[in-house]
Amino acid sequence: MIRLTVQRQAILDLINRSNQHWDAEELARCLGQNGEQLGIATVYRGLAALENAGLIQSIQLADKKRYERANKGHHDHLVCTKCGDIKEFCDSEIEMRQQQVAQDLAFHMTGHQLLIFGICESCSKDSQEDKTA
Amino acid sequence: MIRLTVQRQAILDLINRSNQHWDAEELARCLGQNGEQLGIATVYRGLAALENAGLIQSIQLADKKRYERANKGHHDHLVCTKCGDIKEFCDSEIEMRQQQVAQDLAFHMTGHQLLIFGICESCSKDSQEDKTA
DNA sequence: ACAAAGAACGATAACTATTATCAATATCAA
DNA sequence: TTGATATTGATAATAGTTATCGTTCTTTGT
Repeated sequence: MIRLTVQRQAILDLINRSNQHWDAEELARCLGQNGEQLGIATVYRGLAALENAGLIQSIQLADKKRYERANKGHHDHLVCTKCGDIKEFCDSEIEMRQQQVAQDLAFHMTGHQLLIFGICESCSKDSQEDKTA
Repeated sequence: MIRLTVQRQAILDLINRSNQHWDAEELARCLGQNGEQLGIATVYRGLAALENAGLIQSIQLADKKRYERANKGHHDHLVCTKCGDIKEFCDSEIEMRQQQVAQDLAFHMTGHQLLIFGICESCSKDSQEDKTA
């Protein structure tokens, strides 16, 4: 049985209270600053357990896994390759087409991950300024 | 300037001759068996160089990066979580909606990666057999 | 053809994210 | 309370990948 210990409660609270996409290291650091210092292994295990329980969700980026609140429902992500910022979106058209594609290929779909890479609005502005400066 | 050395030629040939999604380790092993033994660092660098040159392409899975021929054009992937098999598909509807989503969010899209996870046809059959056996 | 400049090679050390180990501790259920 | 079980935290280990560095090609200008 999965236990919701004080350590896991702390992890869950922090994630739920924020809108970020945390990696384990960042999260541990932030908890440490709040006086809730946990071992890094505990953080990794806690994140895995919470995700398993459906209390948080994650996206797997090239380098590391990032966790976020689960109470926002399903969505996909836009990842800015300049500043690392992550935006969210959900498009029902895309969701439906995926189901269709899987069905057409006799594939029993259990999940998906769509990442759109590019430059976010504020980074685009920054680079324009660079040119005019 | 990027050089197409014998080592890189060997990597490129192997990838072009096959339809697989290779990881660096597998590729090095296979080349070794063909009498083309290269240092693992050379393989990694070669793959990166070839991808940079647009001669091969890659997908980033959770654990490792996998490379494939580039002469098939853009497509996305269905990944079987049981046997690891990777199928390909391309859906113009999805491609278009992505552009739209990015535009709506003032995001300058430069690329994307869509992975659909699930159980492939032959693995589904296998597990049915298991039940009836 | 020759020498200097620039790439690439290969062995291996280093790095990063993550998981495994294990003794100590905390929690639950009867 | 007690025993069974889960979790913790320190740390070792693992996996994939990149960095280092001396050596070995290539290329290019003369």
